[in-house]
Amino acid sequence: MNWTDERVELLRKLWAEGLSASQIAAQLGGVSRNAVIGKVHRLKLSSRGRAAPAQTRQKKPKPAGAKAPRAASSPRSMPQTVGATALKVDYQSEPAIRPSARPVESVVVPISRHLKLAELTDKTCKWPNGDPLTEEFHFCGNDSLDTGPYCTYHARLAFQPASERRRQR
DNA sequence: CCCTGATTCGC
DNA sequence: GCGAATCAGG
Repeated sequence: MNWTDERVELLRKLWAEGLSASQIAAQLGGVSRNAVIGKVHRLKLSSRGRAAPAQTRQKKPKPAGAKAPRAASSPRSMPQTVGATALKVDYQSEPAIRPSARPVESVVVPISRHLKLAELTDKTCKWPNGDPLTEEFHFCGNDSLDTGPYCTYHARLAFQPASERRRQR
């Protein structure tokens, strides 16, 4: 994956919206969170608008000389970025369900992370999209840390009285 | 152990 | 310029 203008633009947007690097990587697809962070720094937008965290960071002394064949002997098991790599699923069909043009409290319409069942955690939205019998099937997978089994958007759909739901369409 | 961003540096 | 490996921390 290369950083096309579109992808960079999306990166800027999502970063400005406060999404984490791994979430952005997931939505962009094809890149790791490290790649996103690296790009963010190269674009010089790490401060996210507000004053820089200015974390007191010390220098990292690196063992001089040796090239540390880390790949060979490292006991590291899996790539750190489960998020991004796990999400290289197809990206096309978003649920036809969209909120009506009602501007209620602005609920961000999620771009589903297209997770497979095995990729869900207790922090990801479990709203199913698509026909379970097709390859298109996936779960929303967006953050649901504080909203139970669904992200804020799908929680609204899931727990809405049928009457409300109908009126909205 | 899960996650976050920050940094370094071989490519 | 890119991003994995690593670091430092929540």
